[in-house]
Amino acid sequence: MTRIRLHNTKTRTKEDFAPIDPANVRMYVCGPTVYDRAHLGNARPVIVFDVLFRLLRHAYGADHVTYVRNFTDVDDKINATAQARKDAGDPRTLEELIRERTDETIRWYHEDMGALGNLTPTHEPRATDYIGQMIAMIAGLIAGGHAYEKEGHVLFRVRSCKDYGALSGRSVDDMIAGARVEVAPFKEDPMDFVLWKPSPDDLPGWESPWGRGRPGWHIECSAMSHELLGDSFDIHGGGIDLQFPHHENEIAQSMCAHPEASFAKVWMHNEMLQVEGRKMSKSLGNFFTVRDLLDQGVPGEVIRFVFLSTHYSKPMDWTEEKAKQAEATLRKWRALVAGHTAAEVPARQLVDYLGDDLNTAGALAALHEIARSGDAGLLLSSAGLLGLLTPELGGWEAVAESEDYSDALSEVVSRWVSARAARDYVTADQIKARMHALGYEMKVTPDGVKVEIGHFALLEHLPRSRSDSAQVSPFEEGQPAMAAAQSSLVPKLRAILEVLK
RNA sequence: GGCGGGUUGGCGGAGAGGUUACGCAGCGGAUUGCAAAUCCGUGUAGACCGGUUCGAUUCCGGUACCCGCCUCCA
Repeated sequence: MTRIRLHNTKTRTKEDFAPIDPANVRMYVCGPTVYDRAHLGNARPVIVFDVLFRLLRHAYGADHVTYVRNFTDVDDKINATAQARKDAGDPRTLEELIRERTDETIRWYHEDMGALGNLTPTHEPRATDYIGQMIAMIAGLIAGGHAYEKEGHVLFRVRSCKDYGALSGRSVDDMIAGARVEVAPFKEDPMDFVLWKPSPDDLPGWESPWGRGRPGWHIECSAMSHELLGDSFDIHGGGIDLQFPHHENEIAQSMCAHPEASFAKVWMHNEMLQVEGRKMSKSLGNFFTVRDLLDQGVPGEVIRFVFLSTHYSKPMDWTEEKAKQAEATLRKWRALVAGHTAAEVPARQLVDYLGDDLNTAGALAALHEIARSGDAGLLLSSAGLLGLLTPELGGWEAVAESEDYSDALSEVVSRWVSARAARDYVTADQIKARMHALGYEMKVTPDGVKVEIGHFALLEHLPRSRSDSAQVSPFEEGQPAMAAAQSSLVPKLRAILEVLK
């Protein structure tokens, strides 16, 4: 049996993981609000919990793990986008436009997360499909004295939950002292939070015992996890920024609604993402989406590798340097496993690393050692547990070769070959150095001369926009960005030939 | 103000109270016209100050600095 230990935010200790029901291990992870493309930070919990999902499937069997990740499709920003389309003259109803916006965002999310090698969860519930369950849960909370109705709002009575604040290590009194809470006249206590609020006629709303309205943010996860996973389940995950108030409120709602149950046993939180040492934000100008990166030609597998190289409980810094190293490593590994089939099982050492609170950095070190030993089959089966070296994520590692695209390149190469043949090493080395400066590597192999240029080197030659960000398009053979980068290299190659004359 | 995370060799990044993390880069060697690739070898680093200990980078306390959350932003 695979031993799994996980750090539980609730107890602040690393605990042996023992599922409530080994025949059905259950995990809930907070998913995205579907108003726009997922940014790079959104990918972190997805990758972290995808690895946990894979590990649990390995340990308990693929058919014995249920993974739920929700889509929040009730949100002001979604409404705003839909309203903007309506204002622009779209004749459809607001409801239709909202549905269109959330549908397209979900489709993008699936594309982008799939490109990073993530499995699709067992269930991906949308909040709007569970309004009935939310209303029922809210009604139960009112009946139990844990919530109250005021001016069309239903509020959760924080004081009715004696453990409120236990997850995040806060007390209600301390938080009120901090006085950063919204003061609303209809609240009994400043910390009370909204379960249901009225909705104006021109915005989405649902009929309820408290009038037409919509649910508060937190109740959806309580209602959907209960519906799909039951009163008590094994793991609840999400970003550390959700620890308070979202998860604290989820616990309060669920525990008060189902006091006989234990809700989530283990709480796991991933730390946040940074970019080049700084918080990713629009104001700093370092904000980008997963799609931006993919379109610039950074392979999804490279992105995944970089994420896995830092333990989930630490802030992860995305840097271009890391991406380059990851690309080089993966290129090497992919060359090693090409044509081999995976071994039956992953390496024990790698499973042990993952079982130790998802030590993915340690797991990558194990892969390095397996690679050095030359055991391609074991490397494949082991990397597969991390979602790496899979067929779906492959293909990017193919390198462009001379005859593929440019006469100028072929000419430079033939000059190099003839200089070498003539033992004119001064000229040969000069050509090589100039080519190297452009990002090309020329190599003598048993099969003849090979010319290679990596994605990042090619990226350097992309036409730049005014913001100095690379223009986007997939970096594949025959794709516009590839062609643009290559054609911008041609004059530079001609310049080399010019010098040689 | 409250709560939480971090600080490891040139860079990235783990584990372990005392024995090589690992990767990249660097250096030395093999091979190569030179390279590339590959292979072999090579690095007493642990923010600062105390304490516990035979021994701490690893445990405890404090200081400094960085970061996150407390505002439906993962």
